[in-house]
Amino acid sequence: MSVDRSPDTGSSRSGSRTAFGALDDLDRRLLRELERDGRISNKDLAARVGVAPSTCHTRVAALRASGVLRGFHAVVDPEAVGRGLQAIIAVRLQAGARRQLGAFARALAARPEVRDVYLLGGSDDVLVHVAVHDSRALRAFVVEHLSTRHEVAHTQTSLVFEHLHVPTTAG
Amino acid sequence: MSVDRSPDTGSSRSGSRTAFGALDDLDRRLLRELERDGRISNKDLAARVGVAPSTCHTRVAALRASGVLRGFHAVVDPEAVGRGLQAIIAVRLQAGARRQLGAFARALAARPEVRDVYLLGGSDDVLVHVAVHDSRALRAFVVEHLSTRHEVAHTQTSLVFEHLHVPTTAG
DNA sequence: GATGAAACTGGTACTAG
DNA sequence: CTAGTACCAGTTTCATC
Repeated sequence: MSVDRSPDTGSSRSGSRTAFGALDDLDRRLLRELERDGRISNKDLAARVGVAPSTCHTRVAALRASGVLRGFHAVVDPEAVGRGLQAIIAVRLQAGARRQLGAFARALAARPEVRDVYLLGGSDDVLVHVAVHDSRALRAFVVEHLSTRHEVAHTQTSLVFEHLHVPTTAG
Repeated sequence: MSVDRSPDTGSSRSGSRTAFGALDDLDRRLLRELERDGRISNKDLAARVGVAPSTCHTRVAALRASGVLRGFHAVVDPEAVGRGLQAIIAVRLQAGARRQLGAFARALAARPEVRDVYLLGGSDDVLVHVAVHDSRALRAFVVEHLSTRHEVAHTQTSLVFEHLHVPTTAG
């Protein structure tokens, strides 16, 4: 009895698994529902996709174990926790500092103000999405962690008026 | 008995609610744990923050009702659902088209490829974060929904090599 | 692999402090 | 508001197809 989801290429199966390790229709529907509502009960989820609760449970456990389902997170109103001001900071690194890009990005991601770090190919190297209390905190963040660091060649800060996040990828 | 969380300014309370509608320490700890693990059971959550399950349940329900807790979502590996290529597209609108910015952003967010839409103040008006199957799909998206639209003055597409998302705001 | 029943565990509502 | 209790619903396991 293997813990991992074994890539059952040859077994008889009602679904339509297309490739090695790929997902079938049922998996995709489960993921879509869980992206929409991460706290849906196993019973309701099973009813939505039209399988037995036990089947649903097995599938979700397999998706979790295989790493397709990375986790479940609550979404909190930033304003309510004192982070009503959001900004995107485009960062260009010194040419020689690009080798440390990964460490630089991870250090940023560890900061409580940081919500997203995008490592880019293009004119800018990094995009940092932050949520802070006010403009004073924003300035403090940029100065302390970006513009005064020797790896950083240039920064450009843009205020975020609105952020629309779409939690569904398995469309 | 009011359904909404009534702003109990004067009542005796062991916690330290600071302002009208603000959150106390317990609320913040609950939010932090739920951001970390959105599927933690009420029992375990109560044990983590050190209150009775019934208390924990009441608090979380209140946070939900008040809109502080916006929702719960599963996070899916983009690669597994055939969206292994990510990009950020910076969009500048025509000067006269900025009045339709909201509608433009919502239309983008409705697309299955789109994960985030940031409305910015600065040289660019919108930042679109997309996850697509391959470079062909990326080009198709940019052409169909951005560069050929009359509201759009300019676009600049950058590939995302890595995206670090930090699901915790209530630090 | 999917299913249905059976044991178990946790969620929800009520009551008291 | 917090905590304890009792009831009920959902989860999880297992034998079966």
